[in-house]
Amino acid sequence: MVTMRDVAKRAGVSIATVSFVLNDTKPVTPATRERIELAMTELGFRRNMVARALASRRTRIIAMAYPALDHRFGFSAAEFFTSAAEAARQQDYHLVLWPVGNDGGELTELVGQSLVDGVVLMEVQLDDPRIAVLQRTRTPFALIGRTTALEGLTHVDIDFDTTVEDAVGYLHGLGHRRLVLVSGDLADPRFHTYGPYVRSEAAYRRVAAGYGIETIVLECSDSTRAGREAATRLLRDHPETTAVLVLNEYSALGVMSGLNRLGRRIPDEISVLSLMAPDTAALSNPELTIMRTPGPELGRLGTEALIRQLEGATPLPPPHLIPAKLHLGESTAPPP
Amino acid sequence: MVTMRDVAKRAGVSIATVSFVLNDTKPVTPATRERIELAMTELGFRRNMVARALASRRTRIIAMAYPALDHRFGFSAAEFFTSAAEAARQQDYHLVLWPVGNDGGELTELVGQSLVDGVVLMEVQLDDPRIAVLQRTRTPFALIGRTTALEGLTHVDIDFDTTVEDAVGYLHGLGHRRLVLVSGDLADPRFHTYGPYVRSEAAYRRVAAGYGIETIVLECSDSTRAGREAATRLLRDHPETTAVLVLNEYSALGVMSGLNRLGRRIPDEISVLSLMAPDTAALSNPELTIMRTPGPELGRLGTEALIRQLEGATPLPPPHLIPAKLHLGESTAPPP
DNA sequence: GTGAAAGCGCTAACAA
DNA sequence: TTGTTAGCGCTTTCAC
Repeated sequence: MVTMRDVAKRAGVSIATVSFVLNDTKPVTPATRERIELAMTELGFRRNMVARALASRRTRIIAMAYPALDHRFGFSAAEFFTSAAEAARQQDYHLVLWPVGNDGGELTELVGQSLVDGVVLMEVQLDDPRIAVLQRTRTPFALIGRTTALEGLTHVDIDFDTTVEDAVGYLHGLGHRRLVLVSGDLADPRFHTYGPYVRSEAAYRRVAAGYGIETIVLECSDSTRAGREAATRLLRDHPETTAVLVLNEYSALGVMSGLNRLGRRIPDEISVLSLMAPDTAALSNPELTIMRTPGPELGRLGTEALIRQLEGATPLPPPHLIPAKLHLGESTAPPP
Repeated sequence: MVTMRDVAKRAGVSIATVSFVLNDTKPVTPATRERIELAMTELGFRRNMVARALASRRTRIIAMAYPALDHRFGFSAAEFFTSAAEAARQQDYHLVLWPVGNDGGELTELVGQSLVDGVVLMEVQLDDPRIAVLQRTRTPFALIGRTTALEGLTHVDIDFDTTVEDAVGYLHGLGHRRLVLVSGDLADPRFHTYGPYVRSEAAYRRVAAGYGIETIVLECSDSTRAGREAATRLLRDHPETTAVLVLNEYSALGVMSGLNRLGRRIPDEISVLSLMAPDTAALSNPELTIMRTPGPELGRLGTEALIRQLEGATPLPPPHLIPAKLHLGESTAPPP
């Protein structure tokens, strides 16, 4: 292995000088810098990140902690990850996806080993135990999602209020007055404090009340099967419904599939609108009209916010909340 | 931060002894071991992985290198990752998903930094440039997928021969004689040496010839949209087709959707069979019959093979090739 | 069975 | 502008 010592010897300088050009931490005359750089390429030097990390107490690794066992890794999550990794790379950090449990145990282990400089937390619960872990261990972190108590926490999230307002406004504008919200299954312990469901549902109740339309909410697990089953319940219990708003991407595909099976023509007889990533929307038939989850923006923003924190820079100014925007598909139309 | 030195002082032993109990590298009397363990819990000691890595020249981190920009991260990939991470954890390693480019550049950087002990390579091409990088840098690695030249490379992969035999055999057994294979887009530079397509297609030609049925192959990109478009081509150019075998999960969903749109009843008029993960199969309508990609097994096997290599253990005995097994859905039936 | 001490490759004072 | 040097926290010989 070629070390800085080798480079220094070859360039006829001290190891410290090599460090200075590598990190750009002190001025070095162009001549010596050039000699050092030449030596580095000649020798094929690659700096040892582990040694650097030990000496500087920074690894330049950011972990995106994903609760692999409790949430399936869907398209939206893939968007978060890809964009976050890209943002990190641009700032000379490595961002890796680190599967951890939802209870905080594995996260404790991870951050206790001082292997990562910071953590981007995905799928945050309203009272997430992992946040206590990060605070206790004084690990810098950023949230994609929000807890209930947000004081001082670096976070980015979907603006559910605006999103739901826009979604319902759009359907209302088309003439729909009999809507149903298909939310998550709040009885499921994994989700009963899951922000996206809780906040969207609250926003929906508020917005629906504002329009003076009846508020009907169906609960539904995050699976296609559950979505299909929800479609059955929907037609049985609320046959007069003309439009459905679905929060989960898997549920939405199931609702589409279920309505199709039951012979409802979409969008002629019933409209469906869902919060999801565009890749997913293309999977249904007809193609879904969606409120597009701002995955790329959130992944990038979250990572940038964390890195600013790591480098002691001034916090990123707002916006921290990004609304999902309407993308027209083929699943919405005026009511029959 | 609590260091081994603190623990040693508190337990009244030397730092070396602490290391011995931590790593179980030398015999220690039960009495002192107990004192040390007590001290560790009292102090809340957590070993610093970075220091350990520097001293031992092993990080116990395995990177699963994923060509994030060239391949979308789908359900099958998620299965690989989850099971691989689990297998690593059981052997006290960390496995993280590391997004890298397909050309080997970023991979060079990653392994040059001696941050990871080994690499699990996904989405391997038949002549993958990344493999040269790993060999040149003497990085231990395992492949999920196969190159053309395999001498001495640790790898696991789908047994495409058996898989295609079983798939075609199943359709043939149902009575189908007019089949079409929807393969990848070999004109796309990302895929023209992509093992799964190349091997499956070769196997298909062989098996079809064996049954004496005409060999028709449609090329199709890895997207739902492309799949839909392939369905159109299929019905236009080969209207007599009674069964379709699709290799890519996204394409398959698109083919289903496309056939649905064009008014073909599945499976009454045409059967569809695809190679994919069961989660994905549930997304289509009707639910797809699949050859289930052995993601969990491959992820686990690949990781275990790599770890054995890292620890100098004897290589894992075969099987290295796992066939996908038939999972009945609702998209296949005898021909009309 | 336990301890002393020499690194692992690098960073960052401090000195020159 | 450049060099000297003391760590970073741990592993691992080699003595005892």
